[in-house]
Amino acid sequence: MLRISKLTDYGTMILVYLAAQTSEVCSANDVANGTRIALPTVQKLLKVLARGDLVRSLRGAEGGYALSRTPEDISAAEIVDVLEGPLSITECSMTDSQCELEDGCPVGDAWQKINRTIRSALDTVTLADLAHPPHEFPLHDLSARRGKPPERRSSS
Amino acid sequence: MLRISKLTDYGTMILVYLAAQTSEVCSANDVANGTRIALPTVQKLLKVLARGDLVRSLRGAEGGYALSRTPEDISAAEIVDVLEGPLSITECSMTDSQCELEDGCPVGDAWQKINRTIRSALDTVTLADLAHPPHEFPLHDLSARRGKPPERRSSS
DNA sequence: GCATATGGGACCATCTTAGTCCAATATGCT
DNA sequence: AGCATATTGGACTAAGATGGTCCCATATGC
Repeated sequence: MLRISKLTDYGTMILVYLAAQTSEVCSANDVANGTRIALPTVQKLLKVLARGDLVRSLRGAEGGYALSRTPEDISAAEIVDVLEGPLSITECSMTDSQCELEDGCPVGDAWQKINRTIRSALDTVTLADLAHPPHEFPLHDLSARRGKPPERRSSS
Repeated sequence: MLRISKLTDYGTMILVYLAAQTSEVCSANDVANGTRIALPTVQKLLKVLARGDLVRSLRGAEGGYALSRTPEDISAAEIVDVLEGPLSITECSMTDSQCELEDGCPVGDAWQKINRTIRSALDTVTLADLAHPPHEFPLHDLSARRGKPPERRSSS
């Protein structure tokens, strides 16, 4: 149904990774190794995350990235915002011009409401929640999944 | 942030339109005129909606479409499902195969949870809610919006 | 049988996405 | 100072999804 781009997914993984490495700063390389995401992609994502104030960056030798806040202080909503851009759930609702479909669009507000609902849902989830093991969530079972053959992307 | 395709938006408009024309069946042409959406697009959407059991169709002359149920019995979640496909919020969470990133992806479950949260939010909204004016919603406050002039949104 | 409608595609232009790479800048270390 | 290491910002491209149109077969009413 609703879609989140793969980049957002990766970005989240990166944040989760950083959340685990608390104190130290990690270079993009470290992160790439740790997450098994292609380095260039990691670099790109890290930049985005830095601009979005989710991670701090230290330039130069011995530089790297670290979370700008504690995992508890980073919400899923922020993550999505930063990685996905401040896109709204519908398009016409972004511009203040009417939907180009005259005024026969009573839907906008509805999706708007839905949007807000979703947003508040995302607000309740923090990076800390995303980071730590599943045995916290009262969700499904997700039983069958464990180590699998390394199969990563990198289309070169 | 989260995105719903324009088609889904249009599809919703169509449903809202049909919800207003209760008893009668409307031809795709009627709908196109009523909603000001291009006819071919309306036809396409109507087909999708028919396959998704959200509307009933009557073939032949004098044929057309009508809601298959009352607006109260159609949830936003269904609408999104039908129009957007049963896509999940993340990609890897759909297949039970591991994320191709070995087992270092504790994130999937988290997004999964988020997905469920969003879904249940969408379940609470019916087409009837979407159809009629805003002054009905028992959700948040969304107070500051009433008969609104050309001001569709103020991003969040 | 003819006009009107839907059913189920195929089809294409275009926008977005995912991913890579490069030149510039900043910092630590010798 | 000078070199190696890292981030910064951007350009760039290939692939895929999206939005939108059109065509032909089928079904129904008059």
